[in-house]
Amino acid sequence: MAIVVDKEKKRTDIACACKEILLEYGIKNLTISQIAKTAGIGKGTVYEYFKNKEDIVFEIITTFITEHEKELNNIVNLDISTKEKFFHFFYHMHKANNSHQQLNIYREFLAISMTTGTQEMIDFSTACRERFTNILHQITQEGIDKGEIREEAQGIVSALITFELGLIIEVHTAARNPKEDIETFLNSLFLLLEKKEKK
Amino acid sequence: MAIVVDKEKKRTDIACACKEILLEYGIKNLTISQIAKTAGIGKGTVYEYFKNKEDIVFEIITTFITEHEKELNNIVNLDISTKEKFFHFFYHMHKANNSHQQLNIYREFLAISMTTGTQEMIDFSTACRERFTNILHQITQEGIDKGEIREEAQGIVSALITFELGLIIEVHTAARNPKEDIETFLNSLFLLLEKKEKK
Amino acid sequence: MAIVVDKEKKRTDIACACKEILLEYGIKNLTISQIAKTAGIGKGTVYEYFKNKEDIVFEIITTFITEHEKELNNIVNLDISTKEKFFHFFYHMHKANNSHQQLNIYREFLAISMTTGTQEMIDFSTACRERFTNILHQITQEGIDKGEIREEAQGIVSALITFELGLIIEVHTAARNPKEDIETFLNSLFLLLEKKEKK
Amino acid sequence: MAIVVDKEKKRTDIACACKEILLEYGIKNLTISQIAKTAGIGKGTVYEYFKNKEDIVFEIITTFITEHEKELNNIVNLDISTKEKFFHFFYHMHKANNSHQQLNIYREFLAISMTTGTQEMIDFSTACRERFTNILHQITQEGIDKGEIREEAQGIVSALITFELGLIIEVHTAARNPKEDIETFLNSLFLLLEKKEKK
DNA sequence: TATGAATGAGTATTCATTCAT
DNA sequence: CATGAATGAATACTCATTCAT
Repeated sequence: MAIVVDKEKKRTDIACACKEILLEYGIKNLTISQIAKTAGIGKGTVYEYFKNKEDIVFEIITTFITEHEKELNNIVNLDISTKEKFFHFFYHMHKANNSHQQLNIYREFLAISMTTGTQEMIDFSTACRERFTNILHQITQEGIDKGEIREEAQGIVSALITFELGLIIEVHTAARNPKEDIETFLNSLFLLLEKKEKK
Repeated sequence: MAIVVDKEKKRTDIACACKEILLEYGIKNLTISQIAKTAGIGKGTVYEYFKNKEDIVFEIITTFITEHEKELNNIVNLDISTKEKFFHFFYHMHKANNSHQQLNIYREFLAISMTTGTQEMIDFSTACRERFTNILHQITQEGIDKGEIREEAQGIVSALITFELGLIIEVHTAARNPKEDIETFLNSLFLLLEKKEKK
Repeated sequence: MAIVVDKEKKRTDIACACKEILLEYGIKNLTISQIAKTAGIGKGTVYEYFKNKEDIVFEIITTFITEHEKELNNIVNLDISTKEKFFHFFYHMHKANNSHQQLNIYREFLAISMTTGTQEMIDFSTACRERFTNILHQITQEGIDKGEIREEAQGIVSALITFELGLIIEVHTAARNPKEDIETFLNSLFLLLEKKEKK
Repeated sequence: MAIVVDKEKKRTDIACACKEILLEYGIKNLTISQIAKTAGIGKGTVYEYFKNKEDIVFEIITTFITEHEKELNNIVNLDISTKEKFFHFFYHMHKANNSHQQLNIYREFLAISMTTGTQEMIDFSTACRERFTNILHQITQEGIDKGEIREEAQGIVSALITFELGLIIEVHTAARNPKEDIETFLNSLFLLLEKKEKK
């Protein structure tokens, strides 16, 4: 009988094997030849598991984002104030670990989406955005329920996600300091959001 | 010195002549050949007045942004409420006139900045950002002075500019509706910002 | 021996199953994967019954040509004049039914033969040519025997087959109208061939 | 001032320089790199003078055909019988000199026209066909005028061109012997065409 | 007998920039 | 001052065929 291969597993295997070279070379400078060689397979085999180069990059970026999402989800349940959760939420992407490289890839992905982006890429981004927004909605709702922040906060959650994206861009294009910007913004925002305990 | 002035004028002339084809073709699809032909000069001559293709695109985008800035500046002096000024400020870029095409070019410019951006592009973006931020600061300060909004507003102005940039991206990459997002955001924000009259 | 028969039957079964997709996709755009899927077997299995892709296409084209040959043979026994038989003979391939699609495949087959043709393809074409020539010889001989056309006609039969092939090409490469060309040619030819009844 | 180049001359120069490698490698196996190297120019330069690879091949094939046409035109004025002119006309293409290689290229060109041919190729073939047909029409008309052949000959001239094309194909695809086929055909044909001197 | 996973060669084309005139 | 001819690097993807099971 024929060899049985778990297609889904092999997809993941190939993608995992190529995580590092993607981070090293970036989307545009990563070639199919490199991918094949790194994964220890033939070029043709790559196309047995991925529709095209974009498809591979998607798969890898998805793992990055999924990982990031998981970590953001952990914030929800931390035993800290809502304000601190917000700080964690926005700081997280700009931590000084390897997520820095991942951010570069994501930025490149965005740049491609902005110019030659396909519907598929838009759907992908839309879905990601929604998941992140949901997490922030949770954190916010909890803060409201606990009486830490005002109800109006929910109305600006979506804009905060937009702000986060803008910051990812401006860190690169306008030399912004992300931690500083986040701090200034959140501090001012929480002056408005926090319920003044009447005295 | 006359020669210097002439040189500067010719730069402007060439840039002006190419505004429309830039809007039509976009940065990447606009070739030096087209530029030279449109400006009625030789390809080599282009390089007498501009360092490279990027340099020409800069010159043109600068006129767009300068124009946009002027219009934003007009908002400052309008006889409307601060809240309305904010709405004008953010709506302006998403109006359905030709600024739509200009926005596409700007988006493309951003995408380039995000990947292969030079220090020059960063300086350019940083300067632009500052000018826009200043306008919003003015509007905000006036609102504060008039007692319409709370003082804390100044602390979020920079973040609002970041939000605006993020929105420009997300309109394309996550199919956001800019007017809707702006409205939701500003309405909620002003609930927080507006001074509650007497109590 | 039973196995051999089965093998031959399966060849035919596979070929038959793929007739339509060959007509739909053409030789070059038809893949072994499609063939295997259409025939309901594995890719490797295809090679149990056929030497290579070419071999399958042969098998299918053979059925087309056999069918065409049968229909041409019917012309021989029709109760019409020799001239009319000639018209039928040459018109037949250019009728507006599905033989049009078959002609496209045959044209593609010719194009392959013309460039990367193997000895096998040459033998195949030679044999086909001979069979068609024979039919035309029959029609011609009968015409001679009946006193309708001159004896010299036999000497040009082979050239007529060559003409027919040339026409198949030119319909595509020089935008010829086959019916028109056939009519002009045959009418003139029969002016030369037909025996003038004594006066 | 800028270098002035006779674009048309350079086109011809490049084409001429590549005649031999085209004959050697064939259309499909000839690469732009080879063309550039052979012509002693850069790959990019090739595209300054030719739209694409097809365009170069056209240019070269055109010289072959033009040359062939010239030689056919010489036949018209030879002091030989009409029948002999016909023999020369059809033999010419199958002479044992380098025209054999040229015929291979033409055959490959036809094969391409038959499958992935563009309108441009069709126009090209149509024009060539017309020119050859005209020559044969001249020869024929002269024969008629001289009383050597019957008037009906004009009606089959176009078909003779088609026959010639068919023969070019069959020489390769059905192992025909061109001289033999031409001889058999023309001898029989002239039995029909030649005016019987009244007795 | 049947399968299907793995393979890998091979090529046209664009365009910003330079520099000889 | 102006020109425009010349350049050349760089990369995705297909599919017939094989052979281990």
